[in-house]
Amino acid sequence: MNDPDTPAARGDAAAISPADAPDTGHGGLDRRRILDAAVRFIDEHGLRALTMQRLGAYLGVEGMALYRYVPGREALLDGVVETVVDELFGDPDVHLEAHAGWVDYLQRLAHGLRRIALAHPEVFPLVATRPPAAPWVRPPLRSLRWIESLLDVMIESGFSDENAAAVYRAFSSFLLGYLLLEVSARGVETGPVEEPDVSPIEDLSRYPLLQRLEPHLSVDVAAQDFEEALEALLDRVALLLPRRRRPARLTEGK
Amino acid sequence: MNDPDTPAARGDAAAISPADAPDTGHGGLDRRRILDAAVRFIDEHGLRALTMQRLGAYLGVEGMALYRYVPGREALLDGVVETVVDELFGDPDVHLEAHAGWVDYLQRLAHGLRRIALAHPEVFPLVATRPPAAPWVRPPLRSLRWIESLLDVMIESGFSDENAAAVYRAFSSFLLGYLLLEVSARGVETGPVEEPDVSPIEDLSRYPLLQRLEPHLSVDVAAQDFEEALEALLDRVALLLPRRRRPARLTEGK
DNA sequence: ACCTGAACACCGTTCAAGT
DNA sequence: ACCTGAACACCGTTCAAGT
Repeated sequence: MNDPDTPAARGDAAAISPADAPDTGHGGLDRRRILDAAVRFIDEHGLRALTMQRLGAYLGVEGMALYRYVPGREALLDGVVETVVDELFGDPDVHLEAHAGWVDYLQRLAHGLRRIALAHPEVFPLVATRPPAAPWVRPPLRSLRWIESLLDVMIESGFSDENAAAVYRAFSSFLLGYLLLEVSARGVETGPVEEPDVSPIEDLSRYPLLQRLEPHLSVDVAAQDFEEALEALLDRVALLLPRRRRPARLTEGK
Repeated sequence: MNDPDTPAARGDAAAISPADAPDTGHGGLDRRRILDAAVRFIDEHGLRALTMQRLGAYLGVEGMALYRYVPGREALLDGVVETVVDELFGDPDVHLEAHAGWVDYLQRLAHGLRRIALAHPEVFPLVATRPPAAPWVRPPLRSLRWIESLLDVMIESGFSDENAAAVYRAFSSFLLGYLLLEVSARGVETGPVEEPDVSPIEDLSRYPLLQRLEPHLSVDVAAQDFEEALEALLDRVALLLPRRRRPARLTEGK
């Protein structure tokens, strides 16, 4: 009934043929090529469907061939997370070195990460779920480059070491938490052809408010919510700065 | 090398024997008994180790026996999430019907959920990851009872339908996000005897600020951070109320 | 040098058979 | 009524063998 293999198993030969991956022509395997293919595969078929053998087939190869370039499935998933998070550094809208002030920087970073999360909704839960590269950093995010860059900007902007660390914590937990939830909400509509399976509608009668507020709860106000929550966070962050150095308005430039 | 089976496979006979589960004596299977055992099993061995056969062994039974009470592994995991989230309703510190005002209510709820998250760090990621029972609710949380209760209190306290829904969104996304990160940070120390495996220390030299701020980043200030972030959120929520009704006061509702 | 066949131990799940 | 044995299709992973 709730068969996890069904979506991938149905039209398998057609769905997984290498012809689906134009950029991934079979001109020799490669760690990069494998990781990129894995991201594409997850985007298209969902995380559950990712199997060494299926990813192999996706690349026109026999599956065990992957082990020559990747230590194993776990390492593959780590690589997938890294690949996706590192898209930030290729994003022209996120100039990590640009200095139009820390507010602008954090806003660009937040929006950049949101763009990535929405572009790879099936991958994003992995980001929050995988064990971190530097376990002693709390909360643990994947990209050390990302963290280093944020700390640099904050410190250059006059935050103390301690406050820079606090900003990192507040900012990253807000981002990861918020985006994870937004993405998991979208995942429902986006995901593979989920069978209705259970019919929760009937049990819903026990929750009258849930029913009455349905219109308000189901409206997709995520983008607006995001801006407001981000704004509120930046306001709180600004309070960590000596009064003289605080930006008069959050949208101040440079 | 990074063998996921190692921790469970090593002392398997000893680690998984039903003797470890005193409350789960073999007096006949049961959906409740299975779900409770699954939660305990995940707490002890981690989510990765949970297998139908191993859970069966944990219960002194042959694994396929579980299918008589649970439709499959997916449904089992849904039941696990439900079980854990429903602990809230058995928590004496969280009187879901008590009305010392909505501020008090949200604080109790937040602390209750945090207690649960810290008590079941290996289970909690499932809460954020599983598809929701009512997909149209954003963000999707598992316990409809929980949502209904929150909406009830907010509306009784004078929030409009629209604002009650907004509070639910802000509150739950904050909670889930924050706790997921806190828990995943703890998971690193708590988890099964993870081999050091990789040595990320060397690569860390490329990130001088990360190194310099290590003391500030690794300090476990999670509890304090939580209080502050919660306070800030409640302040924001209070602004949704007409000015006259803002001060939190003891109101008996119903 | 790079991929594959065959093999191993382990999955989830079904179902006829035992008790 | 409740559990188990055997079976099926599928995993991840290893390694000797092919090209």
